[in-house]
Amino acid sequence: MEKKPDFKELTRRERQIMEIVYRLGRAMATDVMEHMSGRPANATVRTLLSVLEEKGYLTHATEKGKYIYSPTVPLTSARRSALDNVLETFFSGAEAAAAISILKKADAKLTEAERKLILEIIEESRKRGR
Amino acid sequence: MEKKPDFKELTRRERQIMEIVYRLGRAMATDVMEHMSGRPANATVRTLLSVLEEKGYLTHATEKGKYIYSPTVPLTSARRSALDNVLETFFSGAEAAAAISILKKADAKLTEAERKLILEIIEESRKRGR
DNA sequence: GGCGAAGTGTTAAATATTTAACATGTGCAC
DNA sequence: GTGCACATGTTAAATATTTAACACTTCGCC
Repeated sequence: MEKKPDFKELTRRERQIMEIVYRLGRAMATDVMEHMSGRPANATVRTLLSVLEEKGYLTHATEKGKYIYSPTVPLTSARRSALDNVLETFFSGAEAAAAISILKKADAKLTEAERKLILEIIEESRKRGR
Repeated sequence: MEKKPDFKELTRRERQIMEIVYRLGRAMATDVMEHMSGRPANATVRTLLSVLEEKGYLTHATEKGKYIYSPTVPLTSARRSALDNVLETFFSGAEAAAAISILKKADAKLTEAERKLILEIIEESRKRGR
């Protein structure tokens, strides 16, 4: 596959579908259809899934005659790109605010290992920073 | 203005423009044009800016005969929505990983106040969490 | 004031996207 | 094997988006 998927080039519906598939991890047309605004028909969604596969964003496995689509860009990579884009677009110079905002929501769910890691980063920041 | 701007409903070019305007804070057609992929003509960009204004996403002030566009959704609100969407789409169950990732990149730029705040959140997490 | 660069206003066509009907296929329960 | 629910395959039209040419205006400099 030569295409380098670029989420900025996705059309409205394509982008909506990509987000749904990432959320679900893998999905059939009916799954995607149920999550879409504007209630497009099943055939509509299938056409769009097919286009996305041609463009290299999705791939499908056939299970019992059914098409199960999944993203071609691995989650770790997609996470990186998506997060970078949001930071660059909305949080330029305020990246820490984004992190803090997330931590405030996630604090009850932090593991000990995560807390330890964050403390290490803070310590490192003290050594280097201001 | 009755419309509630919903970024998921933006077309490909509209979304690209919105991100550029948020990055720049405020922008004229030529500014936006310079940042766009595919090198659309000035008249193209102006049409799209005008559409976005009609849809309620942008507003413009006239300065010396020039249209300076800015977003209608305040940055704080846009930040919230964008970040939530990325977390929900790509980081479900792994929100802490997003925060950690950001902190790793931003650690040299953390202020003392930010470090203090993060430490407080970690402490709070210890009390409540696992 | 004149001029030119750079801006807006207007219009509509080219192009892309979205839509979905209908024919056909698959798998499973009976 | 049969029937049915639910899936895919195919085709093309409706709709939306993107594109930009050209006329006109604004502003700053000389």
